[in-house]
Amino acid sequence: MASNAVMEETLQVLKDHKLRVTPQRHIILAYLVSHHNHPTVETIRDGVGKELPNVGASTVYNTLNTFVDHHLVVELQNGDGSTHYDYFGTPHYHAICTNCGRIVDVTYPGFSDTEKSLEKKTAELSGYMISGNHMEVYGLCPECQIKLGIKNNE
Amino acid sequence: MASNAVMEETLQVLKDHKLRVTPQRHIILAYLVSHHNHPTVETIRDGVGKELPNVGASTVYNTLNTFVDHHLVVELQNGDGSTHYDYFGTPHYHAICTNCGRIVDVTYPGFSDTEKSLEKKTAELSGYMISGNHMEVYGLCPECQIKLGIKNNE
DNA sequence: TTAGTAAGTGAGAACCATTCCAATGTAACT
DNA sequence: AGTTACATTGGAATGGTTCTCACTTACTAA
Repeated sequence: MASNAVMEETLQVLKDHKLRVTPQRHIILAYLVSHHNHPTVETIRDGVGKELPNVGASTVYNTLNTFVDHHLVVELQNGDGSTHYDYFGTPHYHAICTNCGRIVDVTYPGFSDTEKSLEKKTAELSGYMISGNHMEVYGLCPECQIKLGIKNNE
Repeated sequence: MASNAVMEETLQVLKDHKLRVTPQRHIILAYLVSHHNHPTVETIRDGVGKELPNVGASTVYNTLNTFVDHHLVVELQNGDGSTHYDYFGTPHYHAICTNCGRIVDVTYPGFSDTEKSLEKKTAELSGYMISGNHMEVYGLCPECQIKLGIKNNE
């Protein structure tokens, strides 16, 4: 269950984006803010099961699509067939394991400059009016490196 | 129909990757090499209809998944529900229109440095053994800017 | 050159994540 | 409180992708 602080914050976020505040939206957003496990729709339904026992799958999909449209949340694919979601409070990108699908958040000082410079270059070269980006890096997570008996040759 | 030069090149690419050379693989790869329209499976089946009139959908999917595994091809989502494919002969990334789904290839001198630096940072921070990345930039393509009557405020 | 064999192909069925639909419920504004 | 536009539900429909399996074929080793 999300803390009161999170509930207050998410309430404000919904209002700031002029989104109608329903219990479903509020609770789902709070779940995303307080969990960084890159959940699927199924994971989210399980996670909010206590507060929203009868939430419809369509509602969760609708809600997430709304959040994505408002850039509150980003969609991620890790190859397991379903979409994963991530609250995007602070700029970061994702490292995705090509073996087990594990997704981890990554950021570093200066990342936001890299991003901005990529967007600027893209605008110049393509004529697009840029609204956002996605960066992902693929590889084997530390656990899978061990599991597969791969030794890092450095 | 792909040129002889393309057919020779793709034959070599398949052999280099130790992939069994079937007509289906050869023709589909040649199609991807000579078309930069980021096709879907459906588009590809139409495109190779003359050479492979009875190619099965499964075959096209299998072939593309094999190419993806071998990093010959990358997968792209533009929000229309189906996967788009792109031959990845030279390093580049994609700008995707959030309105019409149009995908364009983008690159610039120094892009490969940006990529390498992102991968290096990621390896350090996450412990992943990096094998690749995806970068995408979103925005409105020039046509949609006009269509939607948006003026660039610069 | 010719088996032998591991791998690829094709048609259709199956799968399943996501969207659609129509009825019901409810948040927000007057 | 009344109104209205929007959100929620659950079930059905959709459709992209994978699975199955019988058949065919590309490679390899003699």
